[in-house]
Amino acid sequence: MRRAKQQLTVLRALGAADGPLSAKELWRRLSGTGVGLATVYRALQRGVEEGTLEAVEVLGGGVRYEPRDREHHHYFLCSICDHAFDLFGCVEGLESLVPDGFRMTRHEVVLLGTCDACASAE
Amino acid sequence: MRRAKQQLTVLRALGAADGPLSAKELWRRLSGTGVGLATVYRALQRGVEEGTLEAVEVLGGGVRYEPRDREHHHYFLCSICDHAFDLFGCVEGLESLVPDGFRMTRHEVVLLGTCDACASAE
DNA sequence: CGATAACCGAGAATCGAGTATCATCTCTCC
DNA sequence: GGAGAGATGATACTCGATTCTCGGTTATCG
Repeated sequence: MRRAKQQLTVLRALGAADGPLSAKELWRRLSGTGVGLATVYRALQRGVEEGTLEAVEVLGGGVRYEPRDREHHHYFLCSICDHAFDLFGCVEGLESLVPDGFRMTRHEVVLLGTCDACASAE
Repeated sequence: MRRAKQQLTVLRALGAADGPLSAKELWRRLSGTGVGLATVYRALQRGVEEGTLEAVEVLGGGVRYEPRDREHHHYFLCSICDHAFDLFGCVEGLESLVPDGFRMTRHEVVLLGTCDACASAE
């Protein structure tokens, strides 16, 4: 029943976040719980294998993870705290950018700037 | 006069590309010229310092470089050959995605799919 | 309780990208 | 031609991210 207790802690923390988190970022949020970094990686890896998590790449280097059950969205990356926030909504007119002969299957939009907290902390 | 001959070779190859190239990608294109990977990195680093090159991050991991003199554009990343192509043109309506209190200073759009060459090679 | 399997945390090992070093080379200038 | 500065390629090295390993712990089930 209570197998993988620590892994559940990890997944719960990820589910509560307002955007995708990197392994390190997630681990930092769990400091105090005694969860090891290896366990964070294990939980993420398993989540991806089981299909409940998705590994996403936002700019800013590195892979971040988030629950797979969210609808189509994009990200806002704060250049100060380096946190990625989910943005719901999308844009139009992407097809017109695709050159002849190319086949677009997916798109990513990333807005960069300063998040609320960092902007008011300045 | 002919100082940095190899570095010029590197920069010329980069200028002739149809999109930003990573150091490795650029180096591969120069195989046969005897240019070493270190020289490629040196040329890129110097180009960035001098302001003629720009280091850009597209998805697909890693930094790519391209001449700074190109106007605002985005990229198409082929998931087969992993090459990034420049796309000219942009999109509207990004401001509406920005949450209250956030300040957007920049945006990136990446289209993903299959490029012309890879699509017809299938 | 007792055996077994899954988990755990810590630290070692690995991997790739990028950088530093070093022994030549090659211009430039005299 | 000769000296010195800058350039070059190979390679060793560094650094951060991720995975592996191991000894010890914990849950499950009979």
